[in-house]
Amino acid sequence: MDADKVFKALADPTRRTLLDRLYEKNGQTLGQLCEDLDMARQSATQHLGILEEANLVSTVRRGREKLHFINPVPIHEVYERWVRKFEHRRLSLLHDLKKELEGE
Amino acid sequence: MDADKVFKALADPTRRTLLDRLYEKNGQTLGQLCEDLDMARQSATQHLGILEEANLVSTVRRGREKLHFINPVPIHEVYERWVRKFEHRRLSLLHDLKKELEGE
DNA sequence: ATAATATGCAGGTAAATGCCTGCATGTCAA
DNA sequence: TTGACATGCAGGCATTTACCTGCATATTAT
Repeated sequence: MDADKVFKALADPTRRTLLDRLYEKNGQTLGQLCEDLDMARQSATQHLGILEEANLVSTVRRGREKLHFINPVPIHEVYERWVRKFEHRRLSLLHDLKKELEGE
Repeated sequence: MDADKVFKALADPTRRTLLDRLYEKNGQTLGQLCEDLDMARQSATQHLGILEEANLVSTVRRGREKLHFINPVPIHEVYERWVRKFEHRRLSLLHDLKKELEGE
């Protein structure tokens, strides 16, 4: 997993919207995903390219259409490496913080 | 939570390193965190500023030193909003993908 | 075959990012 | 009080990002 690519891909509201839309309906075409996006198709294409580069989305060509599918693997890996670890010590980290903010 | 700020903050290797270091030893000063970072102190300060803006790190001034503490809340919120959702449908999403890659 | 449809590719621009240097301020210790 | 130490602030520069327009290619339907 390339954490840089994954986090960078997630660090844009348009791309998160695209993921949410695919979550609602997996396998949409580029055209479908562009609707109501309020930007040129070419811009959305670039966003989808970044999601693909990060492996968050995989595509399949069907005729003249390009279908987009969520790949849940990188998000799972982010969870394993970056989230679970902090969740595990979450309460003790909160305790550190609270104690210090109260002034020692 | 400002998902944009949180993901952007996480989308840089230096900042992830800083978080890892704080995870190892919470409450370090700016000076301690800069050691072995291979960049000017001012650059590291900017990175820490971004982590603070995203609320991933909180700071307390003690004399001439500035102590840094991990704030686990935003990561927890990212988990709730962006990870758990996809984890929940993880296997069915993987199934969609596999089926399509195999060609229908 | 031809027109309509779906996507790809090339380049251009304004703004954001990540790094730097130089200097200012504030705090502690001798 | 004075020098050393820890951090803050301002500006400059190269690269990346996110958007655009214009044109090219490939597929389907008539």
